[in-house]
Amino acid sequence: MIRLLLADDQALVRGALSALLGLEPDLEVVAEVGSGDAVVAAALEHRPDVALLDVEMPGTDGITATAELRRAAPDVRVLIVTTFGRPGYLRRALQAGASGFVVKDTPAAQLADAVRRVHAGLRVVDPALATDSLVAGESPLTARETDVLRAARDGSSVAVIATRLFLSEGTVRNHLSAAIGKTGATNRAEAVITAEGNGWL
Amino acid sequence: MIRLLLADDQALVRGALSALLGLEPDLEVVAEVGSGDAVVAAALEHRPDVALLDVEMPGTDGITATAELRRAAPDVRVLIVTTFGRPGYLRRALQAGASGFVVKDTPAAQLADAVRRVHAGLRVVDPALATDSLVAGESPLTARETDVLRAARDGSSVAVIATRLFLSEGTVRNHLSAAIGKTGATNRAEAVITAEGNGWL
DNA sequence: ACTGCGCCATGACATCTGTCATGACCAACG
DNA sequence: CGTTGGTCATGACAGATGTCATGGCGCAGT
Repeated sequence: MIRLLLADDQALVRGALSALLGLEPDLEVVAEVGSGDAVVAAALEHRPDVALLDVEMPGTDGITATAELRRAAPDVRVLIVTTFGRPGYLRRALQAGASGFVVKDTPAAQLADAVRRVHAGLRVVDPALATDSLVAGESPLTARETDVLRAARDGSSVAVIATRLFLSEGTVRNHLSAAIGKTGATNRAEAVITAEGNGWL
Repeated sequence: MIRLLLADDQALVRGALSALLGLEPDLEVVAEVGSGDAVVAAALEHRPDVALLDVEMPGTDGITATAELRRAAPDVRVLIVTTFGRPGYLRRALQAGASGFVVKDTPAAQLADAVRRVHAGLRVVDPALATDSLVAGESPLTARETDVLRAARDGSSVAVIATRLFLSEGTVRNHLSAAIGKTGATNRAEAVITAEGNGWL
């Protein structure tokens, strides 16, 4: 019996995945949580063999939850199950210690297999996504550029970003300009979009 | 036996929902499709009693699929199952003829009940979302303002939007200015965000 | 010790944006 | 028929944005 932990913020999806995996004779869902913060505690309590984590979650996201879980319970293997196949997500997930990475539009029949492979100690990665990740490479943005671009996501003006990050307006404009250049954008909004698409934010 | 049709672009979610609903003795999934375009054809072929449609789908979205389905097969009731509880989505879905509207973070146990209620001819609507919809009201944007704002979503400059919509730059700026005013934003990016959040785009 | 690089800042410049006034055309409505 | 409102356009203006040159500071690596 492979014991599973499910983490997804959407209760309906969580329950549905539970039903899907529960149909397999050798799989057993022993815990379900709705946020990344609850992952470690639930894992310590229910001792799953494999944890299926979503990336987009309120509070702690799936990737940092992966890192925390690896530290707190190294014997639990992590399979990331996410909506967005962003190159940066894959890279960061593997660096955080995930054993597998599955996108939510893979056929349902393959999920159980992915779980079994991960449990057996293998790596499971969508090959198309893996090449994307190689092409896109690591984030070219420096820490500060990332901060500033992240602060610009909600459409804030330079002045607002500056006060929020305790910077001068000129500095914010410089960082933004650098980010725009590095992302190949012509524009703050474009830069945000491509950086998000690559999982750099 | 209530016959069901599932439409969701994410295969994993689709399969998982199928597994979840298949556990109920009185429910039976007779068709699954991955895009809005395929909904009507599948409905005509498999004659479901209730169709569960996602809103965000490639090609035809769930709301227009609802309208098409109501016309092609009026006896099929529609239950919208979506990630985003945007007020405008609810309003437009009901106007298109949907019988129910469920957000994906409702508990999994309630989905089967929602299906049964819809099948019985009742309306199913998240009460919190319903009040939100009343508060937010209908979109204040005119058709053209919506077009321009939609074209601005990807961070395009005024010049690009103008050529794409065959307008002069001044006109684009006027429409954008009007949209910014109506959305209470100070900014093009902010206007896009609030309009999207309300389901106006 | 020197160099490179990230970070912060300033100032200047060209361009882009958002706003406003104004006017024309057309459709809908009373 | 006059009014209202949406659409398109122009021109002008202030303010925001993006770029660039320049300089100081601190922290690596050679």
